[in-house]
Amino acid sequence: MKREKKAEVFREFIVREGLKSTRQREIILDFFLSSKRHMSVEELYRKLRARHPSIGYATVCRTLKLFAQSGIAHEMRFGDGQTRYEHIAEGEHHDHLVCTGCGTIAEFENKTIEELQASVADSHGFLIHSHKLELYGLCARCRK
Amino acid sequence: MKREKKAEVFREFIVREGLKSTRQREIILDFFLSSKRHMSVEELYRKLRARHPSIGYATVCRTLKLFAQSGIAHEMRFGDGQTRYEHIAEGEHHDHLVCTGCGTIAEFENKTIEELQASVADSHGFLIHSHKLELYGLCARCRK
DNA sequence: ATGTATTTTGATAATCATTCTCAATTAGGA
DNA sequence: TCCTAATTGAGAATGATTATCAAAATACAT
Ligand SMILES: [Mn+2]
Ligand SMILES: [Mn+2]
Ligand SMILES: [Zn+2]
Ligand SMILES: [Zn+2]
Repeated sequence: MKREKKAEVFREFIVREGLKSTRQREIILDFFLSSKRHMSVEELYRKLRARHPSIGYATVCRTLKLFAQSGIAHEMRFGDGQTRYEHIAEGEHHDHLVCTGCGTIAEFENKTIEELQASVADSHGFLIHSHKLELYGLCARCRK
Repeated sequence: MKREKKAEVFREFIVREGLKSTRQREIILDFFLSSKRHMSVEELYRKLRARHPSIGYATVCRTLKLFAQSGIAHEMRFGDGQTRYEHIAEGEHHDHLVCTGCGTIAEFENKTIEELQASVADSHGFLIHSHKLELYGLCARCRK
């Protein structure tokens, strides 16, 4: 039921912000929530176009940005020039292992690292708003 | 003397790779090694242009990339659309605190975080080649 | 249900940092 | 010095994203 929850959060955001519910936004929301994680804009656009050829690229870009603003998605860049999005629930967080061989992206959580980050920030008088931790290298399959 | 050491490492790289030592490369090297850290290509280009108006932007881009290849520099992107470079000595490493208020970039090292990253990678059978850890937020000055 | 003001859409143009192209220049070994 | 390959600078190209804008759709009041 996580999926319908995210859809609901987005719909509430639309109302709260005085935006409008449109056929395109609902379609993109549906595709996005059922897509694999870390999809690029281009990938999602191609997937959509197969069933909804009339939806424009700009609308996909704009809508994904709205997803991020509403809190149901994270925007990320892994250095390949593509902007990627993943849907995520409130409070969830994880970091990424990015395989430079095959492009596979694995996820991990490490509470201790997060705590150490916080203590580093404290010692600098710095107030953390967000962070990015990415490990680049070869996945188990690619290293052989 | 760290500076002359880096210059020497780059010159050896040039020879080893069969490249040529040029007036432009020496000038850019000199400016780069004496510039503040985390300079964007644009910033370095403007600094250079004041004294050497004939050096082209493309040459600056190409030369900074060579610095990174030779190991005397790191290329980095903090999400503002600019590619930045910092000169760094062999074996050195640090991560960054990026102030979203004033753009200030602070540096830190944390051996424990690095070790935990390695153990995360191990547990995934992943071979780390590089990593990126950036903390975004407000610096001590901007948070007041 | 109908009208109306406002938002949204899709096609296309614009953006913008970076990279590419290529003729002219330069470096450096023979 | 000569020769060849590398380098340079100017401008074009790139490519993902964003802006523009007329047409379409939505939300709400009548
Ligand atoms: Mn993820
Ligand atoms: Mn640094
Ligand atoms: Zn892989
Ligand atoms: Zn600041």
